[in-house]
Amino acid sequence: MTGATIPSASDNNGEIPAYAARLNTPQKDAVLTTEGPVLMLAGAGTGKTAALTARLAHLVAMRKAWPSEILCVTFTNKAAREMRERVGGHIGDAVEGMPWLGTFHSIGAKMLRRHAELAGLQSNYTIIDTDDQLRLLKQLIRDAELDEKRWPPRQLAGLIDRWKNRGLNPDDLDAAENESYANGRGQEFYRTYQQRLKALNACDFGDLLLHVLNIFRGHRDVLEQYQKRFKYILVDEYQDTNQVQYLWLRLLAQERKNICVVGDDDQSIYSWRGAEVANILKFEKDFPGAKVVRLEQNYRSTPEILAAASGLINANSQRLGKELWTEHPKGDKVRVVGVWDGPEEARRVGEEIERLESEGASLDQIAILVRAQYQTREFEDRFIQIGLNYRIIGGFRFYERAEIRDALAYLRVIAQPQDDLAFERIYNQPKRGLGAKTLEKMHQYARAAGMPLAAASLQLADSDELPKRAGNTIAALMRDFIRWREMEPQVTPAELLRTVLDECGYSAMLEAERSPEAAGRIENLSELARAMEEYETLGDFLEHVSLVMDNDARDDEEKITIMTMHAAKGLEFNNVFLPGWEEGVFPSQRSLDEGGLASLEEERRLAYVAITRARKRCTILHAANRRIYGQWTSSIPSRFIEELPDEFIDQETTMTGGASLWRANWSESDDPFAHVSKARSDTRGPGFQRALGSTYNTAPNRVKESHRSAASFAAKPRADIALGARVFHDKFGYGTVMSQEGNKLEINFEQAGTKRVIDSFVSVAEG
DNA sequence: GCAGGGCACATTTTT
DNA sequence: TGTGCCCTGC
Repeated sequence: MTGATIPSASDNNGEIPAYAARLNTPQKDAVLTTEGPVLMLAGAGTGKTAALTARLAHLVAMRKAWPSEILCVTFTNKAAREMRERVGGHIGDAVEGMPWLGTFHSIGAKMLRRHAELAGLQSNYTIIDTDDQLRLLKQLIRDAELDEKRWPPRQLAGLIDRWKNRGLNPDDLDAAENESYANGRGQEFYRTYQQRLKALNACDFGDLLLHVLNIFRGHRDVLEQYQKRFKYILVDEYQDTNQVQYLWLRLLAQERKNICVVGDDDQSIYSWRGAEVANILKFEKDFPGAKVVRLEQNYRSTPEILAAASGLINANSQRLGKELWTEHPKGDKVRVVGVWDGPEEARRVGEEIERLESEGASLDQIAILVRAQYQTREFEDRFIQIGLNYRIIGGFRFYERAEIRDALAYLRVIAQPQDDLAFERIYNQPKRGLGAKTLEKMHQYARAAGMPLAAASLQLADSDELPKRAGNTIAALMRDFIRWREMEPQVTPAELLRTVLDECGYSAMLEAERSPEAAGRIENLSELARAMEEYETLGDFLEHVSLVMDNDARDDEEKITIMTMHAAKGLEFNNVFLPGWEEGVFPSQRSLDEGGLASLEEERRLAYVAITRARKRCTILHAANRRIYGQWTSSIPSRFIEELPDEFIDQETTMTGGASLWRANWSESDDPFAHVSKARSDTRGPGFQRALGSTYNTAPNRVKESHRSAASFAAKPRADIALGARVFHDKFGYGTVMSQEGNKLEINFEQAGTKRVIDSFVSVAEG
């Protein structure tokens, strides 16, 4: 029925169809090679989305497949939305007939709804989020009378997540995996958790993919049905796929092998959450005869920015290899600015931004990209002070707010009375005078009778098990729920929500509070109701809320964007500021301590992603001193700064007066020529020289071993600590100093093993 | 049931 | 240094 609106390539007499008109040669190649496996290696800013959407349009225009026969997966809702919009631009309303364009999770959820019974669920199953997941795990751990401190629920959640990401069911765990939690009880907890979820008719995010994979593996007929349906498969950001996603795709693509994956191994920055670069590296092996297309012409950045980024990423091993180039005219070099400390860094960036603004730059085109969220603080403080508009991306999402979650919990209980987690959340919210003892009773009874909490409490209320008052309260609440449930099919979801909030006393509770926060909450709840207007059924809405609803609060005011480098992937700005390029901050201490070379390389890819966000200007900053966890720490420039090719960067330091102070931090004497002998003994590298400015320009050539030396031209070592000294560290306990490089110590801790720490964090142990 | 003090802790984040 | 969580005391 949508067929009539699909444009056909043959309609315009062999002319190049509009969707392909502006593509370059490799892009065209990727678009026109419809049959067989295709690997599109698309560097940053090389127009990969353009190619991907054109390919989709082409498949439809050439009548290779109906829109409903194409599977197109992305990672984020944002990417899916953008794809849908752009494909819509090519093929018009036919895009409405693309039910299989979406995120891995939303497509998984859709498949699981169709075959829920094969996973032991009902099709109206609830999707629980991390918060619910933690609460559930906490219960299990308490039930097992395990020490929550020693075996934190978070850790278990992380493990289960990782197992699911790898496609492992409880039965698939080997002994080592099982050992990784509570002395060999990992498997037991995982299994119990899955059973509890089933009883709740719920699943977590990981299950959306794992259940479907299990169904594909166990039911050939179902798998074949999808293999037959999907004539073409397109996958965005393939370097971010994890094991389950990989297995899932491989099963689906096995029959026709018309799979086109797009990605950039250099932009793989999510291995810590299960992504496996290996997937993209081995694509050609998985699909022999795959056509490999490289998109290397960059349409975003200046040659200098590209050269700096390429030079940096060249330090990584294990690359598929791409060389970005551009036709853009020369621009400014990448600037590297050394400052005295964190506050100065923020001041400096503020000044630069004011200057850009006075030159007519839009604040929307300015971004500050940081390694970790805590770094945003310094900028926030500064910008408030000088009155610069900014927005911080990340942090709380709309639907993570307590009032939204409460409201959703009411709706969840109405939609799916087995949802104990939701029931527990609101049985005493707003306060009804029901406490822990009542809950305990309900749990006891529910468990004994093998029924959900809501049903159990209904029966309990009818008995004398509870104090009269509590019994009456519960009975009243349950009568409300029964009424709302009967009402549900007859009213819109939004109306239902408004009724529930009024009748349960939630609105009244907020109104009584009369605080600005409460007013905000009321506003949020009416926004929630407004957002619900477009959904026809409660079930639809609940699925969207857990999978799709994100809040990119778009506002009209021009603002500087402050966010993490991770969050910036896929975005671009004319002016990019990259503060905090210091050892320990970026690359982060954690990645240096654990994870070895692989995680250092991931940090380097992150640096690459960060630099390539810039269209016109990129400014990297590093401070000599920074307060970390309240402690002033002297820091050395990031090794990534040294790895930038000299020709494309401009060095600058603001420490004309401060340099001597700074030097005092690391130099053993105030002798201005001390550096000569030091440099010879390789205790300082060129990056450090550069950071100081040209005064100490003794060795501008790059040192090959910079990786190693970067850590060693550190601050002055502490005089009171010697090799073999017994020291105490707040976090790691007692240990013996094994080696000392500047202010960095390698310590063999009695409990924690060998760690590298900064000497200001340890004290000399007595005796 | 709530307020307040003590205490451990401290990347990146999507779905 | 700051926060979020747990426990305790009213």
